[in-house]
Amino acid sequence: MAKTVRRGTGPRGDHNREEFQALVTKAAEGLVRLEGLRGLGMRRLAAVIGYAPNSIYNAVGDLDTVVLRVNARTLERLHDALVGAVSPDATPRDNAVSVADAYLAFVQADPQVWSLVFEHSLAPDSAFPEWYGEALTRTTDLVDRVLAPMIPDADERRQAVATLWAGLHGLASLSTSRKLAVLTPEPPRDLARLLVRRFLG
Amino acid sequence: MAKTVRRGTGPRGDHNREEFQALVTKAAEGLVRLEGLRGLGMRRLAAVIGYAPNSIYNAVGDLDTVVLRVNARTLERLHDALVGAVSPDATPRDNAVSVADAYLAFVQADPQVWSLVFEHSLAPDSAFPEWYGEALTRTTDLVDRVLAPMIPDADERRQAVATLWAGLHGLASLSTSRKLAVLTPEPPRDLARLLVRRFLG
DNA sequence: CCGAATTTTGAACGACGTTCAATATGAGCG
DNA sequence: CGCTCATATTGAACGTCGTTCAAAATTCGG
Repeated sequence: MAKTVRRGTGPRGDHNREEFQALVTKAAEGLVRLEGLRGLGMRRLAAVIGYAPNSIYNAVGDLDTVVLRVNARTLERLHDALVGAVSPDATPRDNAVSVADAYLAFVQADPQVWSLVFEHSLAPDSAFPEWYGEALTRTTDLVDRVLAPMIPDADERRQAVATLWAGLHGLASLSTSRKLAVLTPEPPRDLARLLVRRFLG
Repeated sequence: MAKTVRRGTGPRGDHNREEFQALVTKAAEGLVRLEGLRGLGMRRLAAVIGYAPNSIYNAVGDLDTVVLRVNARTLERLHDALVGAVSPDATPRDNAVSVADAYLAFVQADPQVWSLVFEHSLAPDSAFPEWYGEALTRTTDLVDRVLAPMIPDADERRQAVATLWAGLHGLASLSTSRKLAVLTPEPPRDLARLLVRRFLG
């Protein structure tokens, strides 16, 4: 007698599509938080949420898509953290220093998840995801508004924002990969303050 | 009758150990240059040099070791490129700008291989490879000497070098991953000049 | 010319991302 | 209620990967 094998249990009704996507994204974020990009795998992710890998393919997509979703969330969280750092009463200079501080504090508090945003290099032919540019400019626009009183010319200001942004990214990037401590014992936040203050004259 | 299978051809004598390691390293570098980190695999690397994967394990080590060797070579090449950019007759400021220019030119000429240095994140428990710190400080010492006339205090100078170094790294990193062009159309070299000039006052 | 050390190899192992076809479930409708 | 259709869910399979193992071929010192 052939034992009939159970296959496919059908919809559980526990989640609608959006809830399931959020579940997947948060579980992936947790895996990355604990073990970095290397700790994020399709089969492991599926096991963590108690589903088969195929359910993730059905509702979200492949592993690259999952990573993109985690990164989108990370940029949101970063934006929220930076918004809280500017105060309308402070001078533009102090606000700029404060934003830089908040940036590096965010990175230090969640280094692996932050790193994922930059470790993930998209295929060289595919175009850039639209939401990424939006999320990024939404955050840099914040810096732009902070510097507006100091640098009235828009072109000049855009260049300054991009340069400062890249500089902070460099400090954070070298810091999380422990390549900055080789050069100097100062905590990266001190260097960030130095960068912003010197750059703004 | 059982067909006797040939297994193990023994040493070829074509290469001694060092030559073979160099062969592996250069082949790996070539693969990364064309297709990035994703294009570098053990089996593929072995196929390119015409050996079995096990020969690489025997003479070099696992894939992480191969990557480390490529990165060591990259830092050497970067150092050489920067040395050529300083002239004893120029002012420290001009030399600093020139070094920044050479850095970004190097990155632009070989973006995938340069990126490998930073894409590779070593296991969080293992200590930092010694040669990396040496190769890195050897390069930043060059910047240190350039700035010596401008910033006599050694502590202050070390911080300035680390900050500028990280800033350049950030510009280069965002540039190669196409995340800088989202913010501004200026080529990264212009922003690097802006960074150095503003930072040095 | 023989034995020891080293190089080289094919095969195997386990894990991975992804795809496929089958199946169970829930919703809409008569 | 019963029927149908869309879809959520699954186990199994495929191909590839990094890595390991033991066997075989080669070189070299004595």
